[in-house]
Amino acid sequence: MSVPADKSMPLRDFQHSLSMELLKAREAAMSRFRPMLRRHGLTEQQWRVIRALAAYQQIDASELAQRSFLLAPSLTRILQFLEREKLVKRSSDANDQRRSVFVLTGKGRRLYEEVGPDSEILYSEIEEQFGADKLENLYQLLAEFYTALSNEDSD
Amino acid sequence: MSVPADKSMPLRDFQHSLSMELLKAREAAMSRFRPMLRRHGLTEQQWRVIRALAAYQQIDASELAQRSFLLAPSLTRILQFLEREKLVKRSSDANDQRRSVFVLTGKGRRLYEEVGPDSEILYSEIEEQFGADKLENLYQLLAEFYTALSNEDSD
DNA sequence: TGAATTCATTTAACATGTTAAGTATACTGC
DNA sequence: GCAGTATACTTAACATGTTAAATGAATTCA
Repeated sequence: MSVPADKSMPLRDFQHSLSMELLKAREAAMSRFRPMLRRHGLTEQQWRVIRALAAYQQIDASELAQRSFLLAPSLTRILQFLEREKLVKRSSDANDQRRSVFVLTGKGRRLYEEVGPDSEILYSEIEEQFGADKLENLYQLLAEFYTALSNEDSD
Repeated sequence: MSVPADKSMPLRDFQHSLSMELLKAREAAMSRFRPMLRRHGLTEQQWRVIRALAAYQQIDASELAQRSFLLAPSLTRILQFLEREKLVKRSSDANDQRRSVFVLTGKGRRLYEEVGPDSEILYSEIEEQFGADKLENLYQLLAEFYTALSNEDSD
């Protein structure tokens, strides 16, 4: 590749840290949500699953994994936990015995309705501190990044 | 197949995904680096530590944790691994017996010099696919986000 | 000085991330 | 039908994330 254009730049630093900058930004946001979720007895990932379940009456594990962006083994464990806590109920798909279908229980839905508003408040604070316009900008850029990199997996 | 729940919009759209969009973007990048690092016998986090060690002659665990953005317990385990593999050598700070100071061994430095170029290649590909200008833009926005949220922890 | 406190690191316990392998069901082509 | 393959999870094994507590060494200050 080409020689770095500007030697005064601190060691081609962005090369070394794109992944870390994404991590840090995420952590900046999540460090606000985690304590709130913890007070409700949930982890970030469990909450992602509950949100996905709240948005769909019936949803199988594969689609749940996609929507909550979890790998199958993690999702298996999380669903086992949520079942133990009686937040989620499992049944099997009559048309395909390989599939499990999940729904929120009454308890699960009540929890969802409890956590939602708390989450809203924190989101509003972030939006206020960073700026709604910039947040939208970031959101757009992230989506483009994801798309650009996902579409060219082959070479 | 999933059945959407009721049409009422309980939570705002971006609320559903800021944290997940950051995660997805990060995953889009890391899914390229992980196989390469794995071929060298390293995880992403171990590589972060090695990079930080390569940049500083002497560095204690606290600063290493900051620079590699790892929590202390994770760093402890990673350093134990790197010591077992003889990639890193530990000594204790003469002025403060609480602190451990770390350096790359010859083996560690050779590994760093092996992995570095492979990492470069993947970064260049990402830069090419997404666009250097946009990447810079994203990088800047992430830094601002992190700063905006970190500076107002109290109110 | 010495008790109390802070600091650096480690350990513990449990949840999740990651890859590989296993299990059971569905599908496909012959 | 049935062998071969693909699909939908699940389990296993190990690494890391997260919080709390423990350990041992510095620091503070009455």
